[in-house]
Amino acid sequence: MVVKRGGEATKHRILKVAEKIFAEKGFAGARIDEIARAAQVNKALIYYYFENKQSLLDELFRGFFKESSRMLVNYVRHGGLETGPPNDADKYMEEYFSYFSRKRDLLRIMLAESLKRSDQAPPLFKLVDFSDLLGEEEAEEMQARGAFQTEKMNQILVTEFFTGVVPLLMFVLFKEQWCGHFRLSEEELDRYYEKAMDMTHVAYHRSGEKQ
Amino acid sequence: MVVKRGGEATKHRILKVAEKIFAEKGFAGARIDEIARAAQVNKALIYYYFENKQSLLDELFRGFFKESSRMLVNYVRHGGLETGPPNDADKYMEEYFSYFSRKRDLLRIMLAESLKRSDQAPPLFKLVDFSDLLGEEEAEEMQARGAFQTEKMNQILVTEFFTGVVPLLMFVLFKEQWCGHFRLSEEELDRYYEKAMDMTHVAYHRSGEKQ
Amino acid sequence: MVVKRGGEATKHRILKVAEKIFAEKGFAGARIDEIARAAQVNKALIYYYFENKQSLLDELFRGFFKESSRMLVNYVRHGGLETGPPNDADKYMEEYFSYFSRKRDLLRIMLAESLKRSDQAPPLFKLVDFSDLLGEEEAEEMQARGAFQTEKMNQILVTEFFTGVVPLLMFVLFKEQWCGHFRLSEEELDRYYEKAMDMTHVAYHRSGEKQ
Amino acid sequence: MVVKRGGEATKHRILKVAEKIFAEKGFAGARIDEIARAAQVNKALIYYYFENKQSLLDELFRGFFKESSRMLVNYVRHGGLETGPPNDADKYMEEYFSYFSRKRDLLRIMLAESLKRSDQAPPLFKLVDFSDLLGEEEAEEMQARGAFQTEKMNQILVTEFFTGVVPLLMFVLFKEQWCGHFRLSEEELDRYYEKAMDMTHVAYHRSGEKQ
DNA sequence: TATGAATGAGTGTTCATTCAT
DNA sequence: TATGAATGAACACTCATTCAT
Repeated sequence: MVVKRGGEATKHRILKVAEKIFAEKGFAGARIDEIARAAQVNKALIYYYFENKQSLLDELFRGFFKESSRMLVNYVRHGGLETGPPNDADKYMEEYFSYFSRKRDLLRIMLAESLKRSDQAPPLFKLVDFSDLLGEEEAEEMQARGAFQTEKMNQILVTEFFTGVVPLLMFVLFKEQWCGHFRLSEEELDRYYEKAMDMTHVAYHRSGEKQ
Repeated sequence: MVVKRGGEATKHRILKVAEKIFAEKGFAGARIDEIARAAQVNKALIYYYFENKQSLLDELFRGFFKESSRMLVNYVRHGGLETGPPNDADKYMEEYFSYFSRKRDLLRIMLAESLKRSDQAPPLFKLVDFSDLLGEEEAEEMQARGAFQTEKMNQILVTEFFTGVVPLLMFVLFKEQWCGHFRLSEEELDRYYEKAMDMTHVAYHRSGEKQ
Repeated sequence: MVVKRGGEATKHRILKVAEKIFAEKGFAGARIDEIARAAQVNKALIYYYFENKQSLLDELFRGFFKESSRMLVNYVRHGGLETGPPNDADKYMEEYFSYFSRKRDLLRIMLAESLKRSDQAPPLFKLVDFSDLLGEEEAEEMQARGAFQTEKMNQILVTEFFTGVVPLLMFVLFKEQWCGHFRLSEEELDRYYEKAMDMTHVAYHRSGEKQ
Repeated sequence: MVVKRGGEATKHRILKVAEKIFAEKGFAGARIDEIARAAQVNKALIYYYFENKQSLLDELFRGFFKESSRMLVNYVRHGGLETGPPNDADKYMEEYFSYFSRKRDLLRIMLAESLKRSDQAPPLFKLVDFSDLLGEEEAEEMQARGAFQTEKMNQILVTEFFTGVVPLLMFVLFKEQWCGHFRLSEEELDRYYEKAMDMTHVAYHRSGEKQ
């Protein structure tokens, strides 16, 4: 990795630190002062690079969604949401899952922000909402393949989100504390979680393949 | 129901309002001023009844856990966590689930608070952790029955929490916004969610029963 | 004068101090901190009584215009803007003028604020604009008397404002500094100013009476 | 007119822009950032040409007073402040007045700055104070002519300033807003103002000539 | 000459909490 | 029990000014 210098590096450092502190304290609880101190920059410099506290968070989200959307699209393109014979969507799903683990901090903020009631859709929904991600042609083509029958698609989205994404999300977020509280090693917990998913969500996928 | 008068009623009103506002804005985002205004009491009066902002939240949690623990214990006592032949745990689970729906606001706060990293266990874990709820004798007796083999119990806890409780929790919290974003009626979404759970978590319970 | 106690007295003290400091430093140059210190109150208390810095100024203006409007209406009611035979408008004008001298600080702010370009009418214009001050009936009655022929009235307003009010305003505001700079006593300057007005604006009024 | 290039042109552009923005927002309200943006130069470059914010204003004033003093001296030299038989001071006065109209922005700042209490004489006074403008010889010669009898001169200065300069100044500054507020065209207002001055200040000059 | 980056000292405003009655 | 008034400690954000290149 090339060490960035000058302005870009500084901006990047601020973003990194903000990600961590937002995750620790929540958005409202995080202090610009603390972010500045931790990033070893003058407080005012944060306002040189970002319009305000909120836009710091926005830029973090923007970066995350750019990546995650790319992965989601790949997954969907390769039949990830379609039942039927096995396909190579799995490796894209794995990529997606591994990204989750690395972006734990951001996910923590995202869930916290999603919990705040607002008129907008919770950022979290973007994790499964690919409707505005596909190009028009492609969407039409998939539609033609019958991949998008609304009824079916809605069922799939709900199932994927609440029994697939959500458990993973929460597992990633609370893994460490669960280990501490219930006196388990990470490996043990991983094993339990994998088995739990295998007996529920994955089993459902398996049964779908056979149909 | 006895109509509370004077002090008790006021205190109760404050708690009710606080529950709603904490849920809407999060703990850090909620303002004592706003709670006072909404509860139509003087701001200082809140400090007459509660030591400080935090203890307001604590008291809300205390009340919630008193109820939820009672339900959880009933559920466990009637074999809710044990695989094997069907038992009457189901009706206790239903009670538990219905309680979730009614206490949506509090659950929202609890999840939000659980997301904050701290040395203590996330309040959320109490939803499945009954270890300090059963009396000694009872625990021993269940242990004798083999209900508590650590290995098995850990697997059960993980499975119940991440594939049963967590999806329900998130469904309750995001139901409304999901309907709005994906243009579904509540009834439709309920149906999708029930089917999703039936195909995953409930299917797993069914298969367990047969063993 | 009764010494006010408790809240009202404090609010009044803040207003008094703000009037002085705004006059000295201008609105943008005045510091809430300084106002708080000078009024011997906690800075936050200012925000208990006033929504923000601007509304502090607004309330000062509101009080001034309430008084000055009353005087202006009296003046107009007694024929102050109408040429013709002498009337008893003079004593109302004097009251108005004396009020100016006492409210020097506020006028200073008002002129300063009027200089800032904005889409609204400069506050200063309210010193002569009585259009929204008279009741409907009264306005009609004066109209009937021919006091409000637009052409004539516009000429009168312009003359009164630019050759009557404006010189007085500026005299009040710069009196002290003129004395210092040109080495005059206040009495001397008063005499020069009175003579200047007598030879110009007052002479015009006199000539009008004779017509 | 020689087209300025490079540095000089840039400096000039900064001054032009600063004049406008100071006039709009006042000195304290004006932002260096905004001036830089409007002048399309880097903020730091302003500090290359000017020591600080204040000196930007000072340089603007310096330029203005250089011009206005020249005109004032011409006016005085040709008998502008002396009563008696008509002289050719009028055309110098007209030049002076026309300069006012063109320099409206600067006058706005100057009045605003004059309103701030300070130990120095308000910049505004320089508009009539020619005491340090005339050479020693010349002053003596005029003194000999009796043009400078203190008593008389003071009366003249006060009269000229408060009933001549001040109305003009305020007319220039508030013309536009008066038109907007009282629904007049500029031509109409010009006519009213001219008549107002004719009936007051100019009438006084006329009467003086006859003496 | 010119600029992007950086900074110290504010500046208005907020908020949990307390006090006097 | 209840309240209006008061406060200290932040807090997000700003701004004139400087630095390195």
